[in-house]
Amino acid sequence: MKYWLVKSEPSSFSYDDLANAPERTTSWEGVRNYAARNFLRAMTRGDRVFYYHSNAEPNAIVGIAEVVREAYPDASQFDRKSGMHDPKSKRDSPTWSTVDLTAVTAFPRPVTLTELRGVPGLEKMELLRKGSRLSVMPVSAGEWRIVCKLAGVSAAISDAG
DNA sequence: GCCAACGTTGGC
DNA sequence: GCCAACGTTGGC
Repeated sequence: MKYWLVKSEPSSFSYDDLANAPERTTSWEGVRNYAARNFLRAMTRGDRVFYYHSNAEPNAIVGIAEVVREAYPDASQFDRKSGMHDPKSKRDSPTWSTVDLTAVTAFPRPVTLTELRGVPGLEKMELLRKGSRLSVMPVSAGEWRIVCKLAGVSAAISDAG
């Protein structure tokens, strides 16, 4: 199992929105950055994902999601009416991919960005890198464990398949 | 609202 | 291929 982190502005799609979605699941459409897309494509079923609220009050990791469907073409790239339409993308070789994510558990206690800074073991966490703008990024097993502990989530829940 | 850090675009 | 201009992200 691999670990990841996705960002979302709660005003756009919050963790609660995911938890309240049909089957607690949504297609993670709209990623339009090549590095982030490549991470989406590297996800496999069962991978665990931190859900981070950006441009939020407070900015924080607020819960855990799981990859329930591996990368497939993002339909919004072909939708002219969508703000995410990409006229350069070809039907027979789509540029952008999406995965399906399902809500696993909200953190008992969200872990804020401020709090994460300075936690031993998280020095190399991509989320904390100055100027980091990736909306999908890998998380190491060590980082995963540390953040779950801060959040008050047991390993049995955070890693259960 | 400001601005640093990026990624992308397009002129050359 | 270079790089300046531009648009976006996202913390503060």
